[in-house]
Amino acid sequence: MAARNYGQYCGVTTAVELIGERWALLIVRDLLVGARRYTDLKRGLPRIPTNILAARLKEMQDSGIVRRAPFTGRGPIYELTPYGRALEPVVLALGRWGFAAMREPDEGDVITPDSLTMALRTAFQPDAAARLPPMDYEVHVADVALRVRVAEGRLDVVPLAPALPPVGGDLPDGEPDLVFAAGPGIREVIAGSLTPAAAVESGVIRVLAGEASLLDLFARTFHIEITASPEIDTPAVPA
Amino acid sequence: MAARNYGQYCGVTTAVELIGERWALLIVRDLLVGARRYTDLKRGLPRIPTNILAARLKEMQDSGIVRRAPFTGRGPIYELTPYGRALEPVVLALGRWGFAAMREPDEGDVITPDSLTMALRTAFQPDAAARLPPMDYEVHVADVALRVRVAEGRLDVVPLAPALPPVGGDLPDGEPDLVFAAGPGIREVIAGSLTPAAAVESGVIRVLAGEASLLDLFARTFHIEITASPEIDTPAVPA
DNA sequence: CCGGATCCGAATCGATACTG
DNA sequence: CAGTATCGATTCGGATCCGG
Repeated sequence: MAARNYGQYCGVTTAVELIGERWALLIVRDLLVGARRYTDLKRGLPRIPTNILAARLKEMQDSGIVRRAPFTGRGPIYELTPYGRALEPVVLALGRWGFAAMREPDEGDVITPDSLTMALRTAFQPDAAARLPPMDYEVHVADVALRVRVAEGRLDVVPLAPALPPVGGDLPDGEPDLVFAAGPGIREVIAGSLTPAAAVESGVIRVLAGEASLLDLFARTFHIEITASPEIDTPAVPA
Repeated sequence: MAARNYGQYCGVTTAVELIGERWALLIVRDLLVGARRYTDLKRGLPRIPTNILAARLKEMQDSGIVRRAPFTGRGPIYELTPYGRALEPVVLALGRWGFAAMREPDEGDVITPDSLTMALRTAFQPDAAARLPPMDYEVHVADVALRVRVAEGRLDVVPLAPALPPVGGDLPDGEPDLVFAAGPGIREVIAGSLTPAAAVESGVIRVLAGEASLLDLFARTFHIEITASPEIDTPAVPA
């Protein structure tokens, strides 16, 4: 079955042979947040056919990217191997690049706790966070709610409510400094083309608890600079 | 045709929808080296079906990743848009990750000037290069020959012989400081698990002109640290 | 309910042939 | 040179089924 290779001796080619097939990198994206069971992955990727999920998990185990967690209780739990975790720079780079192409969501598009967690990681600015006071946010986007703790240049995200309790980090104690709900327009705040004040004004962000001025800290901590995007570029020469 | 999306509102998903199909990132890899004509791309990707190449180029033009170069002489020339060039971090991250999974080449695997150029870029260490004296290498791998100039933290690669003359940079004048030919084992030199001296000893590298000791500079300038790889990782728990 | 395996029509890919 | 056209081989998507 592995005859589906590109016939080149090259790192990029090797990489694309290992994780270039449909759904593979999205499974990795979710596993970068934490170990997951088959059903968790399925719920996080609602449109994946069940046979494809099974096939990808098997291929990635054969490739040394994914493994079944040792010390599993009842039923298998999938986690990334160290080599699988080394895909994090790839996924973050892809997320930043894709961010510039995002428009309004299509009808039926979903936001999942894992995808939003990774989105926050792609936008996270450790240097800025290290210079700012520690903060504890509660972020609501669509029907996903996350507890987002930023301290000393480190980012910790924990899902709230309808998700499974996280393996590693528990819920932080105490009340968050700021609770807010945001629509898709928050991407313009992340991009810096909309100030937090303007976002509140226009209803893109609703502050549910805490000082709205703290949104400035959020915007400095989570930022993606858009240096190029589709549409901006000059048109081609016709044939 | 665009109904082939993943149904998520997420940057990673958006990115994979744009450049996740077969061959797309390899076309981008080659275009990152320079603008190319249809036949150049085909020669650089010998196994790509011609209809797929045409389809990918069309899709990527619609997505604002590729365009036909303005001011074209005779026949179209494809180049990356600024947004397409913004894929460079993605391709470099993929190349570094894939590097750790490379083994001996399969029979029939080819090395192309563009793939080797990008491989050098993935391994390039600007900081180390900035601290070392400027160097001018001529590198032969398989039947590809490149002129590789490193100066002040910058890297310039120009193909020799059977490739088309580059658009931007011309051949540097004068003789290279070091000319050498390497086999696939050079990846262990890049990884740091084989010293240049041992590589010369074992025949992995043959010095054709210049001081063999200059290979140490090469190895410090082009390096990929392998922190994880398949096989190293602990085996999974059986079902 | 969890963790898949099986089956089948639809879409894509690969190889080759052909054309302006 | 720069692609289209065609067609068999794979893969994907959607649904169902099954053992624990």
